[in-house]
Amino acid sequence: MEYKSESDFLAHYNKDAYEKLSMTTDIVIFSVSNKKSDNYRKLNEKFFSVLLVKRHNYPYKDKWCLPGGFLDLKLELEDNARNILKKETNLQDIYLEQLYTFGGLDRDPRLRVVATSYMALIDKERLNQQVYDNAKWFNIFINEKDDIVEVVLESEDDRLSFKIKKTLKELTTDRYRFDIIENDSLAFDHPKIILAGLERLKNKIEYTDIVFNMMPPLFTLGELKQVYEVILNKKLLDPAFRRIIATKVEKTDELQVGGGHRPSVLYRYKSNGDKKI
Amino acid sequence: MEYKSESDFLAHYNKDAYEKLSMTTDIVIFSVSNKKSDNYRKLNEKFFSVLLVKRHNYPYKDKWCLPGGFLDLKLELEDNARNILKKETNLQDIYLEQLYTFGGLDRDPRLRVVATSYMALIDKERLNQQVYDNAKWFNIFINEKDDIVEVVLESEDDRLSFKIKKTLKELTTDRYRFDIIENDSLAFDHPKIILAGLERLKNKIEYTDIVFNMMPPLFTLGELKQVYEVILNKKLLDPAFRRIIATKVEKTDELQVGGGHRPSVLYRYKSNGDKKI
DNA sequence: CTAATAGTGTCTATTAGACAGTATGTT
DNA sequence: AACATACTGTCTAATAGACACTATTAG
Repeated sequence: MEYKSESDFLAHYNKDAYEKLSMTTDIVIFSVSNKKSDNYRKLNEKFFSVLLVKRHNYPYKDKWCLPGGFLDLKLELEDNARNILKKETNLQDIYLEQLYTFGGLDRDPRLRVVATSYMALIDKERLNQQVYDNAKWFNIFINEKDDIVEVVLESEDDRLSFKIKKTLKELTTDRYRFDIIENDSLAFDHPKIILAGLERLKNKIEYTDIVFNMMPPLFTLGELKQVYEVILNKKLLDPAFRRIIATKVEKTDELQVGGGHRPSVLYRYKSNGDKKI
Repeated sequence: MEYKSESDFLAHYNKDAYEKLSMTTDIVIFSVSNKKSDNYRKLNEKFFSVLLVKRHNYPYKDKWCLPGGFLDLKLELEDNARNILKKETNLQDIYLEQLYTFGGLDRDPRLRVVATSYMALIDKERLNQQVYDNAKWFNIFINEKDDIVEVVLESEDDRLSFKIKKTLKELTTDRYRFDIIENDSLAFDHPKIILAGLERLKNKIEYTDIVFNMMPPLFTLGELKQVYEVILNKKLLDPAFRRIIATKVEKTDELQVGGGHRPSVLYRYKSNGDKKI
C-alpha cells in the first residue's frame, strides 16, 4: 500500500503488526548501614547494604527480590523507576541511574519480560521507619575467587546467598558473561542485576562523586573512608585518601565529639565542577 | 484466587493482564575510514565514521537512521542486535556492547516503543562491497561549545547534522540530559543514541582495549595513534602514546614500506590479561 | 596513662607531559 | 637533498604508596 504522507500512514497503522511484550523496571537500592560498636572507643562498623522486598505472590512466592514493577505505558522508563522508589522509600530526590537491560528469554516464567534495571543510592538515615513494612536491608558480603563470585546477603532474620560465574569477556562483547550457578532465595535473575550494580558502583566510586549520595549532609573523613572501604572491599591508606578526597569536600566549623579519641572535623560535599559522567 | 503452587499459578496466568509494548534494538556501528592523501609522503587521513541506513518506508520516510529493528520475541536482546548486524554487514564476530535503553514516550509516532541501543565496532576493511546497497558510512565531525554539541555527518553524497543540548547532571541522576535542539535528517531519537555511543567510546578507549576492534590485524603505531586522535578529538604526544600502548601490542617481523619516509614496524594486538570491563 | 582515631609531613616510586634528537624510506 | 614519519632518550612535574610521627579525647 502506498501512503500519501506520514500522517496518512499513521492513520492506517496497525499497532498489532508486531508481537508485543511486557517490561519491568527493577531497582538495586544501595546504602550503608552502621553497626554500633560495643567498644566506646571504636568507630561504628559500616556495612554496604541493599534493599530487598519479599514476594507475597506467585511467581517466586516467598522469595526475596529487588523493588520493581511492570512498566506503566504512560510513563518513561526512569519515571516508572522513580515511582517504584517513591513507593518503596517514600523519597523522591534520590540518585538513580540506569544499569543494564536484561532480555533473557526465560527471565520470567509467566511471559516474555524485558527488565531495565536501575541503581539507586541513598542515605539510609533519611528513611523513616515505614519502609520496613515491605522491605528489608541486607548487608552485603562478597567473596570472589577465580571466576566465581559468592554474594551473601544478611538481614537480622534472613541470610541469602548466591554464586555467579563470571566468564571472561570475549573480544566480541564488552562484559563478563554472568551465569547464576547457585541461588536459593532470590527471585528471577535478580542475582545478576545485583552483581551488575555492585560492579557499576565499585567502578564509578573511583571516578565520580556518587558516593556522597549515600552520605549524610555532614560526615567525618573517617566515616567517608569507611564507606569507600566497604564498597571497594579493601583497606585504604589514610594520608592518600585525605589527599585524594580533599578536592571534593569542605570543612565545616562543627566537630564530631564523644568518641574515646580526638574529635573529628565534620565535612560536607563540595562539587568541584567536575563533569565526568 | 489462591493457587496451590507455582505451576498451578502459571497454568492460570493471564498473559494479557498488563498492557504490552514493542521493543527495538538499534545499533551504532562505528569504524574508521581512510582518505588517501594526495601527498605521497603523508599518511592517509583518518576519519571516525558511523554506518547509517536510509529509510524507505514511513515513518520518517527518506530520513537516515541507525540499523535496527523490532525485537523478535524468540530472541534475546543481544541476539536480536547480532541478527541486525549480520543483515547489515554480513559479519558475525563483531564487537557489540549494550549502550543504553531509551524509553521516551514519543520516540516512535506509531506506538510505544522502547529501544535498547548497542554499540558495535568494526574494521571497515572486513566489509565487502555488498553492504553499501542499504547502508552508508558517514564521517563524524564534532563541535562542542559550552553545553551544545553539534555533530556533522558526511558521506560522499549527503551531509547531515544535528545539535544536542547537554544539561549538566543533577545530583539525583547520573547522565547528562540530552535534548535534541536541531535535527534535519535523522529519524526517531537516533541523534541521542549516536551521542551516547560517541561518549561511551570516548570514555572506554582510555581504559579498555576496544579500539583494536576497529583495527586490521596488522597496523603501525602511527595508524593506531591516528585512530585514538580522531576518536578523542585531540592530538597526542608520540613518546607518551608509545609508552602507554606498549603493553597492549607486540611487534611483528613485517614492515610497512612505501611511504616517503622511514618504514614502520607492523604491530598486532596482544591481550595483556587485563580484565577491566 | 591507655586505646583508639584524627590529622600532618615526608621520602620514594611510578607515571605523565614536553621536547630534543636521531633514523630511514621515497621522490 | 628534502620531507615526512618512525622511533628513542631524557628532563621535569605530578601523583600514588608507604610509613613515621604528632594531636586529642573518654574512661
